[in-house]
Amino acid sequence: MWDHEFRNFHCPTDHTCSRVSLSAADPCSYMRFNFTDSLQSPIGYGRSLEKALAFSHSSSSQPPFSSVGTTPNSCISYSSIQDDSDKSNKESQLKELEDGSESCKKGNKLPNKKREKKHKETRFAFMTKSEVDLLEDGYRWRKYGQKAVKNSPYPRSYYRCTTQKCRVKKRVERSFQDPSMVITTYEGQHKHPLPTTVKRSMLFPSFMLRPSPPPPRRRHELFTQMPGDMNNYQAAAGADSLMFAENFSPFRQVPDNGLLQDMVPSAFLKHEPYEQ
DNA sequence: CGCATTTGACCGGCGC
DNA sequence: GCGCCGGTCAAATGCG
Repeated sequence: MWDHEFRNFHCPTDHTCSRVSLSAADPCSYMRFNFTDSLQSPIGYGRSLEKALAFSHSSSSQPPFSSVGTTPNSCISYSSIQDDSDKSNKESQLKELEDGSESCKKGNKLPNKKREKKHKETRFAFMTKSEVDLLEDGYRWRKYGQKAVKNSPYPRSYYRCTTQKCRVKKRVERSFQDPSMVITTYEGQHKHPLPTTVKRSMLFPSFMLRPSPPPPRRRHELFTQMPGDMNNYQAAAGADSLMFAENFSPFRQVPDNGLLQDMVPSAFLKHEPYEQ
């Protein structure tokens, strides 16, 4: 599914990086690389990046992600993790996708044997250039934790969707390499409509859907970037170009949802009837 | 008063 | 086994 979903989508930027594609050779390899985690510290970054690069070097002559016409200004960080692969060597990374809110509750400890892997949440990480940490994505979030990020002066915040029974979470942290960049990781899928009180026009990243002219105010700029381009954050951040989602083939705009949905692959956005 | 945020404690996983 | 670390809980606090 993933290679199908992610291949041949265009970089939303106006830069010369026109296309980013995911190799069909082993789409899961990159998908399981937690890009966000890799940014938390030089050490962590090195490790995770190493893993990611290892994937790209080992599986084929073509990296899991390849960008055509990449420039220093090219693309952004954009990564996702999906669940149902059974590659054993990625087992450890799967663990973190398990729902910790239930299995890890105090007093609700279950033996590993009995702790079945209920579901593994999908993840979607991206970077934005923003002055504010918490991006307006149309949903209401409650902060439930904050942790210092190792080797980074910026803490990581943990948010949970306030909608009842919605288990979507997101993590927000600032890149230590480029403090102007905010790394947001969504985990899970919303299965409920957007809160009606939200003003769409104010929300991120609806501007991306407008090819022209640029919106009067840009609160955030969205970047997606390949792991190999991580050193180019600053170059990308310095680029004052708009990102457009119009060429994002895997992205589709969902009426009345928009925002995050506009940029998140459809796989993350199953609009099933909301279970009450 | 109700809801959101803060923050220290706690827990499990993982590496050594 | 131990320590580190990421993630979560929950009481305290803040705010409208």
